[in-house]
Amino acid sequence: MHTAEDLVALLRARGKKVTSQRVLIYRALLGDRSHPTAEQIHSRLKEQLPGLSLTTVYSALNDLVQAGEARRFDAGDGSVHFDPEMRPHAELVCVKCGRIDDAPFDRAPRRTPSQVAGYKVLRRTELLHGVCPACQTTAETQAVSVSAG
Amino acid sequence: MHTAEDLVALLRARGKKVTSQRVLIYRALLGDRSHPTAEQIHSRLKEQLPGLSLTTVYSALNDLVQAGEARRFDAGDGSVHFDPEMRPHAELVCVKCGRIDDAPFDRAPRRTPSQVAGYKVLRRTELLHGVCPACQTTAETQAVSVSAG
DNA sequence: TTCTTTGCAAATCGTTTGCAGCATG
DNA sequence: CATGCTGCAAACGATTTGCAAAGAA
Repeated sequence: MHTAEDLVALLRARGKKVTSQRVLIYRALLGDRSHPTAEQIHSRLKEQLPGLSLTTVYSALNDLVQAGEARRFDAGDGSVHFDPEMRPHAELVCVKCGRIDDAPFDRAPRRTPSQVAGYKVLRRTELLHGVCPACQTTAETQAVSVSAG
Repeated sequence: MHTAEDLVALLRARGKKVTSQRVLIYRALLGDRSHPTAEQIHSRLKEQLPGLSLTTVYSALNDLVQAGEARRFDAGDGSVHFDPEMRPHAELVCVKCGRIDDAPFDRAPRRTPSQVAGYKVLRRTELLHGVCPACQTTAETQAVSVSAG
């Protein structure tokens, strides 16, 4: 896992300029296991840096993705999320509340074959749609109150 | 795998009306292993039914998805594709040309666990991004001509 | 006849782009 | 000092929605 300092070094190495916005955005993503959207990072950072524009957040995140330091994936409903975890793993997406968790690594699928049906495989994305623990509880509660009421 | 007749029956069962547009759209999707987008189905059907609107295509496809008779997935670049194959399988997405193939079934992961990290798992989507055979050939050809010229 | 669906146009949402001024290297 | 970055606003593309007319039950 990278530190914000690693990413600053990465910026320099790629000939990019190190700006306060980028450092903030990188740090925000690295310290976040919740698979935020660009919008979420933006609104979170706006408190510290009121002038920050959403354009800049997208730009910084896309740079990271292009540098291979973050993933970008669609949760299945059109919402695009970012994830600094680059080790192969599945994402658990709650269909009720939209929450996203990383699946435990021991569930990470066996080695990704480098060749499938003639394709040269570069990367793999695995999404598990389901109901998170909290929403299961809520559903039960509601079911009870419905049958009781 | 369903026939178009199955889907007509399904429509009736769900209290939906059987219109010529829907039948055409359903048939188009069922006879298509290329994971088309709504747009692609629309432009293909417009030849036979010039008045067909994109709205109607979306509506019909969304009905199918809701009925659990088709999948809908994002190829990773924001493009949304439909697939009538409901058996669990991975999709091979070519990052060069956008082509999508189903991974052979023997590669489809064995049992999807019904419970992961407290989540009740409902369905799984597996995307393998890579380079399709045709684009690999093209890339080689280009590499040769570059080094030669 | 009743109720759904269709098709059009407009609205919407998330993301990208063009451009002028500013900050970094 | 040169170039790349930021931030605004406008552009954009894909999907959805509102509504009147047409079609199925």
